[in-house]
Amino acid sequence: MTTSEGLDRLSALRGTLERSSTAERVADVLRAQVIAGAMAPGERLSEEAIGSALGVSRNTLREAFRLLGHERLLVHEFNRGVFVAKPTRDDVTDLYLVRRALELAALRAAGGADPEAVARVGAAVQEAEDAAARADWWAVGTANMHFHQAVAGLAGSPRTDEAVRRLLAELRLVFHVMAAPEEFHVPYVALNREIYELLREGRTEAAAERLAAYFDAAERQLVEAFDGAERHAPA
Amino acid sequence: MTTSEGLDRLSALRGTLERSSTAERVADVLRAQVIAGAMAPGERLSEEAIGSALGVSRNTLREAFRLLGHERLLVHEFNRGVFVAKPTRDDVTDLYLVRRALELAALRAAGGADPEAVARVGAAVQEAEDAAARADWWAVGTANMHFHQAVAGLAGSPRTDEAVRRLLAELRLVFHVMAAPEEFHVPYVALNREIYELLREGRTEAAAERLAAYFDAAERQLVEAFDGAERHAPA
DNA sequence: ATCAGAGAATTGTTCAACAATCCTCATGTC
DNA sequence: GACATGAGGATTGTTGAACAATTCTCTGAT
Repeated sequence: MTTSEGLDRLSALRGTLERSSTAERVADVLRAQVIAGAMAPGERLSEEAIGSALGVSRNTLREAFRLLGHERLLVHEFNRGVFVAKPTRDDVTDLYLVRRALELAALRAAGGADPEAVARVGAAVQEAEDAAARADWWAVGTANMHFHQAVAGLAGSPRTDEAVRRLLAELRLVFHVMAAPEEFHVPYVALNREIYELLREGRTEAAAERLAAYFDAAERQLVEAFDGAERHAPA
Repeated sequence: MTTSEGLDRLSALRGTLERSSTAERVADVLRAQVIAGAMAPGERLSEEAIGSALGVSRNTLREAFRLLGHERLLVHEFNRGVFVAKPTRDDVTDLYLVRRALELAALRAAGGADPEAVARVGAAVQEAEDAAARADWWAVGTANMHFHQAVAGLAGSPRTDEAVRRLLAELRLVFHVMAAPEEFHVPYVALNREIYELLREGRTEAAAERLAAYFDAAERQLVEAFDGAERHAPA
């Protein structure tokens, strides 16, 4: 059966070389910019300015805007243009409400999870610890995102994966309201390690409790940051 | 405070008159066609044919295709065109996995839910019972969708609402693999009534158990229908 | 200071064109 | 007869320009 095995190995690589449209590549660039905080929340994105800067036509750029609009990173106002999303306090509580539902369900279903999926959780924990050792706070944040993406992956559910990916991207926008967003994730690295070890021991319910505690703490911290920011600059 | 109250009332109506783009209206038309089964799963949608039929340009039509692609009703293959999504058996289990996570979480959070949200659940139950009395099976299916949308609404979460709306639209596609999709929902009308009454009595945990039982039964029924269909027409 | 309105700037949509890619089918080979 | 190989046609991907519709800005009048 060497032929079949070889084909399987090839088809596993298929995603690597999947051609993407210009609009998708433009969306990738803009997404990275928005997530990195290079564009301020609420800022308007001019079609002509960005189109000429990136060397794509308005039509193509508008397709990219639509893509990011569906990820809630940009908001499209009819006849007014597209703006970088400006998350509110309510968005934070909503994001955490959905994260709780999806990630906890994924973690609780981890009993019959693929060992590779569990390994990815461990890899993300290690990645965060390494980044913390280098004092690379941005990388710690990225690793923390990978951790939660890996937790969601325990469900083995494509739709859960995609939904959580979108939620986490949106969350990175939220972090920019914090005074020191870089350090937000640092205290949670140890907790992630703890969750992973419990998961590996098969104590999924205990792991879920720790994860729920993380959600509560992180949400409260973000909401407080919002209340502080809004007191300084009311709407 | 009459001014403030008046403004509140107006802003509640804002959604009604929100202008929509041509692409969105085109997407509405196509969505209705796909959901109603007017286009077979796997069928290719030609840009020129549909564009000229609807009297819109290719660019606008492509925007509409993108919208429906994000709802997973259409799949876009690069350089090949867009096709009506063709759900598989795995899609069914994945859809129910995510529905379980979101709808059960919403129902369990119904303790502090808005009384209006609870009332909408009751209204959907009534709608289904009325349709069943008329033997209007398609309307029963629609009412069942409204029921689950209303259950999701108990969370008071915009993101949950949107996610469930997408899942349910996708599910309507799945129903078309059944031999008699019209009658699928009928047995569940009574169960929906039971869930609603438990919810109204505040026995949310008992209601959640019934809802979980519904998911199990409906998922199994659909998976079996798939296995039967695939035996007749293997991939 | 507020309001109205003219003009500029921007978005919404269409059209036409061309490049890139895929599909079909006839042809030739084994 | 089964299968590979191209040639040609059809379809999608992307661009640029054009015009309509809407919003924004700034001036001037009250």
